Amino acid sequence: MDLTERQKRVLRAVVELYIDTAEPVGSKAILEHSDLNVSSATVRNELAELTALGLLEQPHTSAGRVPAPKGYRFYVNALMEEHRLSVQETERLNEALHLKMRELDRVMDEAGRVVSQLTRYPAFALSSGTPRVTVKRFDVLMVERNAFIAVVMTDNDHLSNHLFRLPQPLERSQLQLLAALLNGSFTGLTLEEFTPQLVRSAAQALGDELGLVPMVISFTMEVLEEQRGKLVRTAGLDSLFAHPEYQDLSKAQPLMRYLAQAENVESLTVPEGQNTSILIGPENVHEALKDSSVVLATYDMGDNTKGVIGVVGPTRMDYATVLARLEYVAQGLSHLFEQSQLPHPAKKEDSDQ
Amino acid sequence: MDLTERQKRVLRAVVELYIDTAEPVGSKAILEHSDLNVSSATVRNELAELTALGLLEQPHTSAGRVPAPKGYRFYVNALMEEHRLSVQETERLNEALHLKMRELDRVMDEAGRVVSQLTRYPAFALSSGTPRVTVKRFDVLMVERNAFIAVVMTDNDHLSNHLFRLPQPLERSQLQLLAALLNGSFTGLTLEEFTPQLVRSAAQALGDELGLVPMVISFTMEVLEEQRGKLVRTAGLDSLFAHPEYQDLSKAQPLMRYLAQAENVESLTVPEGQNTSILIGPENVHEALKDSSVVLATYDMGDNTKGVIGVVGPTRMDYATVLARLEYVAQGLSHLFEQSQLPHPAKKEDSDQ
DNA sequence: TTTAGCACTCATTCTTTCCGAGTGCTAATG
DNA sequence: CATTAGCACTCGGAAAGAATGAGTGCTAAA
Repeated sequence: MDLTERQKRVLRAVVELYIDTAEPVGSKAILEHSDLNVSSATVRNELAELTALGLLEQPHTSAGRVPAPKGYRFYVNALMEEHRLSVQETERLNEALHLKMRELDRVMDEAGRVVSQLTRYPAFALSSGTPRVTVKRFDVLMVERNAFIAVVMTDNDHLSNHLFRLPQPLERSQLQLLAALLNGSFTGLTLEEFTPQLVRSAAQALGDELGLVPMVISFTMEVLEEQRGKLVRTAGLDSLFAHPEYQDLSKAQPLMRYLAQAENVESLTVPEGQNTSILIGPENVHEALKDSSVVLATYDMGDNTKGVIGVVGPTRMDYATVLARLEYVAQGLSHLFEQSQLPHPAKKEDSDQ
Repeated sequence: MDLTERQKRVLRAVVELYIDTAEPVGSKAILEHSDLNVSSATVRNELAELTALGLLEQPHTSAGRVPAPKGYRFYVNALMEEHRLSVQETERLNEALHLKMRELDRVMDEAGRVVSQLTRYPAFALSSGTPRVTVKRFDVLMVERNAFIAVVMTDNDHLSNHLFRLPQPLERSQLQLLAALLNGSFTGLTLEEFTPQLVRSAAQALGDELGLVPMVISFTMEVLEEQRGKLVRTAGLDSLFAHPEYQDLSKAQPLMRYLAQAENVESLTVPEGQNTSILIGPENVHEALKDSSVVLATYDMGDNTKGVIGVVGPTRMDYATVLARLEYVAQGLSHLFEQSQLPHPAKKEDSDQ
């Protein structure tokens, strides 16, 4: 699509004014905003042209113009200037991004909250699941005579543990055996490979009259189950109402419903090879998003898996600013995960097991 | 407040009809619903009486009656029959209450979701924080030459762990020393008692040139920080819109905003010595809840701390049903936590450390 | 190619009118 | 004295109508 320079300026003015005011933009307003030295009639002619091209639309015959999805797309691709974060902005971001939490769950919660607060749009954060997780290593710690902790380390370096209390005291040696057995028989297996037979024969090998093996294995299976699922957090649903396009309940409700369903949000992904993605109105697959836009950015979770954070808002969204802030937060998250992988990003050598 | 039998029946009819239809209730409708053998005029007289007592109110002169908060309160205290869960209901509840998650976070997520789905109102779940947590025990596990896991067990029996990677290999004996030192110097301390001096002198005692002590301690402090905070999860915010009283955005928005703030939800507690609590309209402290009602139920988290689950909805809420379902889910949660404390509910003997 | 001028369109807002459910009151009844 | 039939009255809400004005599209002139 090639436009004349003047047409581009008009289009840009329409988009920016509309983003700002949420009201249809008339020829006169354009003249004030852009510094075109032409009359309003000329602008009207251009507007007619742009409308014919499908870049703008008219709510009704005698109203100003509103950007059509195609118009936003053109704007985003070709006209939009990258938003440079101001010093105050980065400061505010840094302050808000006080991520000292450790648990993934809470980190994501916090990230979502920050993004939403910063953009004034509902936000979400999702971690990528690890579909084929296996256990890398088991550890067993004795706590008291009749209680022990099992620590399960999965191959995505996640640690889970559980305290088991027993009806009768236990020998330290028994636990050592248990650990050895678990490490011998159950590491490297995906959830599906945990068969009852396997558990039974392992229990037999241990002479396991207390049922330790099934206990720990059932716990382990829960861990694997949890690890392979994605984690979804949404925040700031209420900020939807700050925007006039969602004043009408019939507009807001489907979107809310959509966002409340984790499965829906899970399906929002950034195309392979990109770090950010903007989906405008009908470019979205899901019906509930057809009148809204989604801006996404990926962050690095270590172990070369990627998580996604994003916001949802009206198509009349301040794409430039949102994108910049989102990227900043994503970067922050990546750093966080990088740090927790501490100094040596060296790959596992498995010297010990 | 003493009412005649007939007044009670009228009041009850008004409340129940209004709960059902969300429309002001007229004298005629009452006659159909309750089996009073009187004329509509008589009912109108009673209505006038009940209105004078402040139990009912009139939206405007020529409309039917609507329960006033006092009316709901009377209904809940004296008139409401306990809702008996039907077989199908319990089945549905059981099915939905598939709580095989382990992490507190997810359990609460799930619980909130279930409650909301079951009641068709927004729901929330909160865990009680442990304000004065201390570490009960440290463990250190060697993973590879240059990586180890620290396991921190707090006195509320929560386990956290973290994988540390190091720039250089480590002796097993060093780690054993580290563990002994940590257990010696840092158990039984609240977060405030972790002073820099303490850390420094401990590091010195270990001859800690790698900075192991500060590393683990900083992690530990995060754990303590996390443990003492409450955890709040909300679910089903969108179900607010299913109810006519929130069709008006100006009604829904403040409530949404309220629920989106974890601090607000945290402050909802059940009075000492009760297991459930119903707060009707203006009985609520917070402004945003003045036109809504809150139903709460506690559940047992083990370690004699209590968590709370609850729902928020219009004052015109089906209190009986909601309460019954909430209690059922709360019970389910209590069981879950009980089980995870496994067979012996025996108290800690700390034979080992 | 641009622009001034002007008739025309159509959402929005404000009034006005109409409707009817439901009341409160009065007077009659057992 | 409690109850009831009857009826005038109230008042919110829906529907219809009128006024407003921003912004357009088109035509004819520069």
